Amino acid sequence: MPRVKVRDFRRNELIDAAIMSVANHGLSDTTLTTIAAQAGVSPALVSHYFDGKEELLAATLLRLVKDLANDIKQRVPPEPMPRQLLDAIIEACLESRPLRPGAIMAWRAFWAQLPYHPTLASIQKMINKRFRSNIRHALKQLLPGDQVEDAYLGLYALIDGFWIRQFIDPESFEMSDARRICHRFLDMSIAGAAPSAVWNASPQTR
Amino acid sequence: MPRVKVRDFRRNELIDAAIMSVANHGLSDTTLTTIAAQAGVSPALVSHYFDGKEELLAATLLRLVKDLANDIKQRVPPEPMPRQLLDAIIEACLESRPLRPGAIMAWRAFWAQLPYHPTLASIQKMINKRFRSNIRHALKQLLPGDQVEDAYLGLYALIDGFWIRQFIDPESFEMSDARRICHRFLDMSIAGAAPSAVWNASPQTR
Amino acid sequence: MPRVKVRDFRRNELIDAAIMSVANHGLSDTTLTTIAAQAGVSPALVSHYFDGKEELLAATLLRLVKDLANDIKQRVPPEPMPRQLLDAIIEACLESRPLRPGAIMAWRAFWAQLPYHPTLASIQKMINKRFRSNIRHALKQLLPGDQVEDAYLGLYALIDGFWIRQFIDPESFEMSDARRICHRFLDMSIAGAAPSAVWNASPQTR
Amino acid sequence: MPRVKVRDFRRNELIDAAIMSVANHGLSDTTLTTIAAQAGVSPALVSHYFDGKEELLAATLLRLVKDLANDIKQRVPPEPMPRQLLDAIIEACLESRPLRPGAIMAWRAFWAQLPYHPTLASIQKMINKRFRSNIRHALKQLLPGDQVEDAYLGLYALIDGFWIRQFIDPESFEMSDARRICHRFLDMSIAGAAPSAVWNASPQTR
DNA sequence: TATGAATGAGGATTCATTCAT
DNA sequence: AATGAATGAATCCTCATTCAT
Repeated sequence: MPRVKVRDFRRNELIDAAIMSVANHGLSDTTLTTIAAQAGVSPALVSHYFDGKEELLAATLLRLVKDLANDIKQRVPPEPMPRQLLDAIIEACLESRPLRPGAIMAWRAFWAQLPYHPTLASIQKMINKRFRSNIRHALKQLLPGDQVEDAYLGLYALIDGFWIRQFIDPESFEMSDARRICHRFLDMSIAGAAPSAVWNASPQTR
Repeated sequence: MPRVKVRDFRRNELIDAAIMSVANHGLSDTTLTTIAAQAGVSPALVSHYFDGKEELLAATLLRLVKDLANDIKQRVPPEPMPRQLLDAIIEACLESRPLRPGAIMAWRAFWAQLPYHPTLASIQKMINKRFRSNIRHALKQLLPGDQVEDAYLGLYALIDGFWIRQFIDPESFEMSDARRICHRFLDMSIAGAAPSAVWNASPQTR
Repeated sequence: MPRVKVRDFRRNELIDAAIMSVANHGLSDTTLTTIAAQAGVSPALVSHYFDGKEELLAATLLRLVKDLANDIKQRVPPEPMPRQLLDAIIEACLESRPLRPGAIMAWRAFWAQLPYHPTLASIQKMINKRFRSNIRHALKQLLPGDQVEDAYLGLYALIDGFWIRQFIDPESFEMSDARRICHRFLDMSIAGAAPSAVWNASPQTR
Repeated sequence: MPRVKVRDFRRNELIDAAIMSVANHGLSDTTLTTIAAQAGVSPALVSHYFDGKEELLAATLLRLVKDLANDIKQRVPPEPMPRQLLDAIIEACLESRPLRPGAIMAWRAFWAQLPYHPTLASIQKMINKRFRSNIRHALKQLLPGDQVEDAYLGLYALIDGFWIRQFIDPESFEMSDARRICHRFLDMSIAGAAPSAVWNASPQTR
């Protein structure tokens, strides 16, 4: 039993080190050596605990994904109202401080590599699908069916856009602004769904 | 004169090849060999026309940046109304088919590498700044001062979010949807600026 | 402890291999591959033990320099008479068989590269200076002050000249001849210092 | 006829450039590019006038050799006395300023490469042999037969030694000192040939 | 004649990985 | 369990050389 514990402990250590290394040096400049150095062990040890670099990186991305999923889960009450669920997602995705140092930069680096990496890509696809269905499901309870899709796409894009922006241009805004704008977008979409809304027809007139 | 032409022609060819290679294999797996193969020349030729891989990649990103800038410029009439300018930016950034094949994927790959690459980062910063100021300037003429910032941040995030999504999940939406949602976001923001708007105060009550 | 030993041992092995490679192929045709082949290891190992070719070559020249210094030191008695010191230097520099195979040819090759190589040059300068001061010091005790410089320059040139000649034209003389001529040059210089020497004034009459 | 002239002119230009390049960058760092740059032409031209780098370098060394031979020839009177010949050789080999800028450094660089280069080596052997025979011949007329060899070897070594020293340590002596010491060595050797010389027996007693 | 275009061979170096300890 | 030793593959790059103009 302790054997397993030691093994898991080491693997976790190495995953943490991988996140930091990817965050600090980028994915292309992350080598077993940089990861091992970050963890304070020898490079050979990495190959000992993971079946190669590939597996370690896959485990690392998986950790990032699960962290986010956990964060959202913790923010949602047991039986959430639709709007509560959406708000929790917004708050989790755009929280001011990431749970794990380096997580955001690491996310960024991985994300660019996904299309060339079936294993990593499928991990990402998985979570994506769940997000999508959660958001859509909640919106369906708040909006007429023909407006769900636009609201869903818009909200998702806003979250992604702010999420990206925080490392392109972190000083250009506050995450609290981002969250407020997302919440308001929901407000507007829902309010706009009211039949009397003046602006509802305007886009076409542009 | 033809000498210069040949040189420029080859350099352009190699930049095109670099875009395709980065798009197809990702940035970490783009080597002088993959670029040369894409261009149908020998790897040594790349070093002959560019002062190393660095310079080629910098030139490649610069090309991507300039292409976008040109695309926007062409869509904007000589003396645009504020709203025309914003619409042109939306259309250019979220057009259905990119001007250059591979451009978007290449951009994605570069973007992840920017934080570790001062040269590339500064290229990106440059265009970013111009975008920002153009969008803000137009919004100032359409909205009360205290609402400009949120509209700007929201629009920018939406564009980025859709832009990213097109390669995460291209089959999940149409770019025409994306453009429509962005335009409508502008509509909503402008309409919301009208004093009578019902939903204007709601976010704070959340 | 054994760890350090292995490392030092390998480094020494590689330095030996470098000497042989430089001796056999010349400095320009000595590559990591030739050195590794000489040592019977893979080229990558060289980069593993030395921080690049530069460092290995510097270490190699340093070894050559130290070997010579040690050789001289061993030939000099604890408290040498001036003449004993000079004789020991002559014997060490012009001994019939070099301590280390290839040392002489390697030295030759390095020497031509020195002017373009500040690091190597400084190593060589170091030993040069010590030689000079040792020889001069001994001569001062054997000769009137105004004759020290010529004797020093002449002896030094003779040693260098024979040293070089042994690889330009090794079959044209015996090292024992070289040593004898050097010793005799000293004899002549000292004897010439005696006031009664007949030939002492002759140079000017030439 | 002018064709030939142009060809020879270009070849000479390139040889001069090669000497300068070798002198400035060393032999290992002399490439067709550095030579061409020195001559102000394109690298391809070098291959046009010489059958490859090899031939150019051989021609370059040959030029150096011939220059020295010419210099000596010019210093020797039509029907020289033995001592005149020896003095002319000393003066030519150890003149204060080389005829051609860069010649000495180029010599030095080539010389280290000779053992690995049959073509160059044979050029050098040729001149060496002539030197040897000239010096020996002259000494035979000045010394008893059993002393010729030592005087020859000593003189030759002195010249070589000073010649080398001028680029190891040029500031440590004047070439005029070198010449004086060589001349005096001849004086001493000749004077020492007198039967009564005191120091004649001393070397053996050492 | 002279040049830029183009390439193949080879060099130093880095890296993931395996092995023996 | 953990590490240094060792290597083969691959990368960027340089260079001599050939070719077409």
